[in-house]
Order: sequence, then structure tokens, then C-alpha cells
Amino acid sequence: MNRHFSTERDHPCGACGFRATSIWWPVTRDCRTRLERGFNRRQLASEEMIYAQGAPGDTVYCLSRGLVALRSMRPDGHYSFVRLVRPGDIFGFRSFLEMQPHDTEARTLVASRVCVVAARDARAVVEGSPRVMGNLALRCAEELRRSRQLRAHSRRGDNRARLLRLIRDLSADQGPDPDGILRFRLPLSRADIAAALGLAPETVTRSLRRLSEAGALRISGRQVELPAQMVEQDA
Amino acid sequence: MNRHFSTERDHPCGACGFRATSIWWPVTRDCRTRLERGFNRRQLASEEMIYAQGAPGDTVYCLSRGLVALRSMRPDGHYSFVRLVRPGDIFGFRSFLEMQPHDTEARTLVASRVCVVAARDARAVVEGSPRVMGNLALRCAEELRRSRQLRAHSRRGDNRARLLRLIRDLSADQGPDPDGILRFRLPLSRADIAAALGLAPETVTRSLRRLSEAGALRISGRQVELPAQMVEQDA
DNA sequence: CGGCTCCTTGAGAGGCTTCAATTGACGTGG
DNA sequence: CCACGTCAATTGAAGCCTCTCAAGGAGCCG
Repeated sequence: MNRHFSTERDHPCGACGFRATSIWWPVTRDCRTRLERGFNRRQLASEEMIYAQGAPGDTVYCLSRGLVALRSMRPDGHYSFVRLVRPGDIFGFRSFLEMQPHDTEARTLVASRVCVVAARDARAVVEGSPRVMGNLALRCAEELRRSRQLRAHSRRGDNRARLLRLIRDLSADQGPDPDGILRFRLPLSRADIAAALGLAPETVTRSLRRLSEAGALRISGRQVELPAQMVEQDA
Repeated sequence: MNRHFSTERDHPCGACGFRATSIWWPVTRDCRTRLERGFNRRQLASEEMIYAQGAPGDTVYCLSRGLVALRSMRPDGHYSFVRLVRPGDIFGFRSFLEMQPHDTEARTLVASRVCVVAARDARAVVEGSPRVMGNLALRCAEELRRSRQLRAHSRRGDNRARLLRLIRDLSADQGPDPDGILRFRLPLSRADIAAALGLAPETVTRSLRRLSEAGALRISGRQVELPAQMVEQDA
């Protein structure tokens, strides 16, 4: 068994833009080989299902481009919006760590590209390269912090502010502003926004109209115009 | 360096009741020695501070008896209730993993006993015994799942039901029922309950009164009487 | 007993939800 | 080309819930 760690040049993530922050590093040469064979880059269209709720957790995913929504269905028919996955994020790992079926479903919001690692390979890599588990734990801890923050913010403070923050958040990945106004297409439906904020869709509509009347943004359908100074002020 | 793993007989957690689910296992003999030297069992009174928000994250804690509250203060003076730590749980680990100061404060709710491991020792153990990191990641993943569940439940469904569930949850550790009614002392103040549920303390009082009128429980101050059949029905 | 903290109760106001109906966009089929 | 179904988004009305502000108990300790 070759226990030498791979050098930067033969990083298992290859030319992926997020190799610098990859969790698959450093790994032994053996693991690198295994990963390169196991890696599977998939190009996905919009609204495509990556895994369903209840599906076996036999893969770890890394989003390299696009946007993915993690949603959790509930028996009463309602669903809650669990998490927005951005490029560079990994997902499906909770299920991998707990060795349980996915309790969320993952679906692309826009055309996306994901790297897929089979849990079998991931487990082998973790065995051979312990620091990978440390990376995974770190990601998990960060996600936990984020989840707690969301929970803390979910009640206090008015929903209008939270809504605006969410929209700004969604704009962060989009290109910069041409003439001082940031224009982009909202990747979430009103129902998604409502679920993410814990509101009713109608309330989202009404809140958006109030924000619009207050001059905080202009929105028509999914087309958003966000004044640039509004983006900076809350950094 | 002795790479042999310790046997069950010389478990680093000694006679602790939670050794069977300890994250410090399996470890090499060296690590075991280090842990046994590093372990520090502390007996704490009620309402005692374990660490403050902003304190350096230089320790990992394991609660072996009692109850601990993790709270997060906010600039506006309000605080939110982040998590309830039960016997067998570990805490302070997020800060350990991220190598960041604690962003919550930990305080005992009742007389408690905690095991303290210095981050320095914990890091050494993780180096020598990779599976410990796996255990830690697993705990983190479980905590993440719990946090998400709380978030999903935090809006939908009325608060009365959530309040009752919280109270039942708090009773779970207490002894069984003598005559069909479960009596115990509530470890949380109204303000804590309110923060945990994202409500105002007044609303908690009113909701409790309504629950009381509906016959779901009897409560006077912190003394609770919970009909036993109510405990079983929602399992 | 005063002072303290926690809990309770009251009243008014505002926000959110639900139900229900309407509008608009889009694709299908006559 | 237009009617139609479907789906998302919007609007309106009524009602409940919770919030805030404020004042009044209850228990505890010096």
C-alpha cells in the first residue's frame, strides 16, 4: 500500500474550481486513484432530482456549479426548505455519516454540475486518509452553525428583513451590477421562499409588495432588481 | 509508540455510565493514557457557568449527569436557547472542530457532572486514533439533524403542541410515574421555554394555561404533573 | 418588612394565516 | 388562432394568534 500523500499536481478533484477547499485532501496515492475512478461528474438540468427523500444514502455529492435545494417533505403534505446548496458545498454527507437513508430530497434549482462519490469509495478513502474525516466533520460543524443561526433568526426580527436578506443572499452568486442595479432571476418559487422563511406563500407576496413600495427592490414574477447600495449596507 | 488499541477493560472513560457510547473509543493505548491524564471530572451546582460566549474553544465536554443549557446572546439583549444537553451528550465540540471561540454559553440547569477534555489532548487523540474523529463527525451529524428538525417544526403546527412536546421531552429523563401521573420539576424558566420556542414569555404562560384547561397537564410554578397516557400517545 | 425576581394577567394593536376567488403565463388540442 | 386546463402568483376578507406595554401577584432573601 502506497502511503505517500499525493501532491498538489495530482489532486483528486482535477481541474475543479473548488479543489483548494476540497474535503478530499490530503489523501494517499491509493485513495487518489480510487477517488479518480470513483468520481463521477454529472451535468444536470433545472428541476432535476438528485436523490429522493428516503433513498439510501450511498453517495456524497459536491456541487461545482449551479444551485441545489434540499427539501424535506412532511406527512401532512407540507414541505420545508432545509438548505440551499451553493457551488463548493457538499451535500448528502449527513446521510453518509449516519449511514441512514436521506431524510431530505435534493433537486436542482438551475442547471448544475455535481461531483458524485459513492459512499463505498468515500468510506475507503476515509479509512486510508483520516484527515478527510476531519474535513467532513468541519463541514458538518459549519452547517450546524448555519442551521442554528437560521433557527435563532427565524422568529425575532420582522420577516420583511429576513425576506430581503434571503433575496440578497440569492443574488450573491450572480454577476455584479451593470448600472448600479443588480438584476437576476430568482431561483426560488414563492412557495420555496415561504417554506424557507416559515411563512405562507401569500405572506411572501404581500411582504414583497411592501418591500417594493418601500423602494428596497423591484420584483416582477421572478425577475428581481436590487439597488446596489442596498446590497452593501448590510454587510 | 504503542499502536495497540485498548481493550474494553481499560476504557478511557472508566466507570462512566456512557462509556458504551463514548466517542473516545477505540483509541490506542497511548491515547488512552493521554485521555486518562487529560480527563477531568467536574461536579457542578445548578446555574453554574461552564463556558461563556466568546471564550476560546479549548475544551470538549461530555455530560454524564444533570442538564446543561446552551444559550446564545444577541446584541439586542435577547438571547436564544440553542440546545439542551442531556447526559451522554457531548458539547463544545463545534468550537473545537472549527477552532473558533464558543458562540454560545453553556450553563448548568441543575446540579451536573461533566467530563472535560482539553482541546490539546483531544487533538492528539484524534491524530492517533482516527476513528474518534469519525465518532465526533457522527455526533455532529446527529446534532445537525436535530437542529433541522427543530427548525422545520418551528413554524408550522401550533405552538401549543410544540410547547407540550418540549415539556414531555424534559420529563423523559425523570423517573417513571408512581400512580399514572408523571411529576417532576421543570428545569427551565418561562423565559427559557420562550426562547427555545421563539415566543414571548407571556405567550408561554398563556399557552400553558390553555393546555392546563384542556387537561393536557397541570402546572404550578415549575412543578409539573403530566398524565401518563399523554406521554405515550405521541411516540 | 422591603426589595428582588419570576410569573401572571389584562388590553390594544398588528401581523400572519386560512379560505376563496382572480389574474396571468404557458402549453395542449380542437 | 383560439378555447381550455394547469399551475404559480396575487388579492381580498375574516379571524386568530402573538406581540408589546403595563400593572398586579407570588415566592425568596436579607
